[in-house]
Amino acid sequence: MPELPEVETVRRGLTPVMEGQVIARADVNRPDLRWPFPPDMAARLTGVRVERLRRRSKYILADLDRGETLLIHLGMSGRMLISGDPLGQFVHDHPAAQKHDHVVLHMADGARITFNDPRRFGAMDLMPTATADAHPLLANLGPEPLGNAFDGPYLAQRLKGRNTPIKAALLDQRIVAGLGNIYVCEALYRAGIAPRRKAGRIARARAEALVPVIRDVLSDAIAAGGSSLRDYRQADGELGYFQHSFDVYGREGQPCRRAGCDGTVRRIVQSGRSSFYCAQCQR
DNA sequence: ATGGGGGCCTGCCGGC
DNA sequence: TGCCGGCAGGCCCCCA
Repeated sequence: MPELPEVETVRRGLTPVMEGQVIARADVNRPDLRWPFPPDMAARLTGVRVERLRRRSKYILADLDRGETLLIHLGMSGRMLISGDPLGQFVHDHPAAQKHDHVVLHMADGARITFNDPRRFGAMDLMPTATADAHPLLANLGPEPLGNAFDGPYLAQRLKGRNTPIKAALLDQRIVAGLGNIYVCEALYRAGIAPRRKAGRIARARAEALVPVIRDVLSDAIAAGGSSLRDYRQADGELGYFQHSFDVYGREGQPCRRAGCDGTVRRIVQSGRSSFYCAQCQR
C-alpha cells in the first residue's frame, strides 16, 4: 500500500487511539509476516502504554513505556484498521474478523487496532527504544525527504557519478528514505527529468531542483490523505484522494496534463517496475 | 562498490 | 463459468 504519505496518514490516524493509551491485550494470529515476529511479542505488548507514535521513512514506530519500541511496516498491502469506537468518532467499524487479520491490539479503552496484510510483505518487530536507529531495517536509511538534511547540495552529491537511472536512484532508500514508485514517477514528471536518465548525467542545477519538487509532491499527497489505490483506506476508513492528482502514475496512453503539451503518458519497465512519464516534458 | 534481476505472497482484472 | 498471465504502493538477497 504505502509510501511515505500513506504511512504518515496512517500514523496520524492511529495517534488519537494509540498515543497515551494502554494495550490491554495483543492477539497474534500467526508466527510471522515477512519475518518471524520477535519472541513473546504478544506478552511484551500486553499492559504497556504507548508513549509516542513516530514515523521514519515508511516505518511506524511506537515507543512503549517499558523501554521497547514497536516497529510496524505495511509492506505492499498492509493496513491498520481501527474499530471498537470508544469515543464514537470512528464511523467505519468492522467488528467481524477479516481474512488476513494477523495482529489485533485491544486497547484498554475499548479501541481495537487490526493489522491486516494479505500479501504479508509487512513486518513487526520489537527493539530497545534507545537503539532503535540501529535496527537493521533503519540503520542504512537516508535522510527524511521532508527534513532539513535533505537539501540540494546533498542530493547533487549523492547522484554524482552514479550510472544508475535516476528512477532507481530515487527509489534507493539509502539516498532518500520514503519515496516509492508512485511519488518518484510524479516527482520526475514535475521536475521534467526522464526516468531513464543516468543519475550522474543530470546537471547540478536540475539535480538540486529535484529537492523542492520532491518535498512538494509529498506535502501535497499528505495534505490529501495519501493515495487510495484499489481498496486502500486510511486508518479511520476514509479514502485518501491524491490519486486524482496523479500527472503520470497509472495514466498510460492518456494525454499529458501540462498546458500546451500534446504528449501522451508512456509506460516503461525499469528493474521490474512500471515507470510512467511524458517524453515531451521529461528529458 | 555498483547495478540488475529474482523472489517473497495474495488478489484482482482482462482475455480467451 | 473457469483458467491463465500479468500486474500491484516494498524490500532483501544474490550474482556478475
